[in-house]
Amino acid sequence: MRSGLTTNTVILRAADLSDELGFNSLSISAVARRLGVAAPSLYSHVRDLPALRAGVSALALEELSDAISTRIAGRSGREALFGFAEAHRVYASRSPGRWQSLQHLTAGGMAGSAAVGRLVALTESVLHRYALRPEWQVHATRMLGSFINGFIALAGSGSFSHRSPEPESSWDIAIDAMHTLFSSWPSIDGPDPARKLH
Amino acid sequence: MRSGLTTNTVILRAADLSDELGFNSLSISAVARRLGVAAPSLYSHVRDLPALRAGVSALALEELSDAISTRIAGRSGREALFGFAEAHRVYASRSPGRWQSLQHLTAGGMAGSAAVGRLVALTESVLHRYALRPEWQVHATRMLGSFINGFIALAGSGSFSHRSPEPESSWDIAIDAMHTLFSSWPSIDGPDPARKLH
DNA sequence: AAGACCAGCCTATACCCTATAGGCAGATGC
DNA sequence: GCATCTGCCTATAGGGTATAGGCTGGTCTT
Repeated sequence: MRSGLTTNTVILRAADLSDELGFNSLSISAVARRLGVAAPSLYSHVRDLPALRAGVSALALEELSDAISTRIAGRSGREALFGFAEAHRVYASRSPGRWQSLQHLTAGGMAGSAAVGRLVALTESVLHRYALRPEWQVHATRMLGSFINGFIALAGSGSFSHRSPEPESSWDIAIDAMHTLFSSWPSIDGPDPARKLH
Repeated sequence: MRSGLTTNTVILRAADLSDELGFNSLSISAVARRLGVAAPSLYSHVRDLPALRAGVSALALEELSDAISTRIAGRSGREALFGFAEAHRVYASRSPGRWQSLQHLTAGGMAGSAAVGRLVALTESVLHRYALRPEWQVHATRMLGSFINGFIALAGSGSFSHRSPEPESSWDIAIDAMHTLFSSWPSIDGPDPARKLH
């Protein structure tokens, strides 16, 4: 037992490195250099590069869910919606490599995992106040998730740069618009306007 | 002059290969094998791997714009909006590698290019009928673009799989919702409800 | 205490990819 | 015919991935 590496340590350092270099530049050899060991030494802790990357994705998913959980605690309706969205954006901004790793999540990889289930549950809690019918809750989930992911990707690639107004306001307006939409979508109890005030 | 390779041929074949293997697996050596030449031979036609990839992105952008142009021809308002969005989705489905290459476009890379300008113009023509104030047109552009890109990415990664209702209906509902939104957003002539009927 | 075993590190290495250097051969221009 | 150019080639350096086998320190058993 020399430097005391563990699988978790390797993955955590890999995640940190991906934030610095970009997820696509993450490599076994770069992590090994960072840890001051020879590259083959890492195979005692991770099976191969894809497994290392999957480890970073799993870590990112957990961290994101924690961030969301914190941001939406004690909130509902519009406030929860904004908190939910903002948690993504802040996470992507602070941990770009980790965020990128989430784009590589596939249904086959982690579909049945507790971590994905947790994120789904958080999304449902955010939409809970809208009391949408099940199929409409799915539509809302997909629309919200698509917007968030797409906005962050496009903003990150500079597509919104150098153009007025600031992307921040577009973000707010879009989320507010979705809040309005979800508030008016078919709810569990039917079209009760009074109930739909949030 | 032997096999008659040209830069365009190399890029086109690279694009085809990226659709088969995924954009991230595109390599100089894979393209060389496909073309039946030695890898170093390709450097007569492209400067390096990043340049090859940029070539694929430029081609994809052109093809997508063509597809959009075709899909929205003779349409306006709601029809144009659906056609615009559908063109993206069909393109991403038929040419997954090419579509992925577009995720690597950055402002620094092609911001000033005619091709990006063309896509911006197409987006504007789609939104033209809504007669939005300039800053609101930007918000609409960003919301629409974010949703489209995000939806395609999430659907592609399997996030919407194995869950009712079909993603197709979520797509339709979201675009229809945005149509409704844009129809009610501040327009150039102010809040004229009669004008806002599409 | 000594020996066996194990885990985690190491070096060596095969294979693959990227990109550069220099050579060769065919086509073109004078 | 000769010189030049272009587009291909081989050779190769350097970097990354992953496997094989060796070494060493720590732990367990006798």
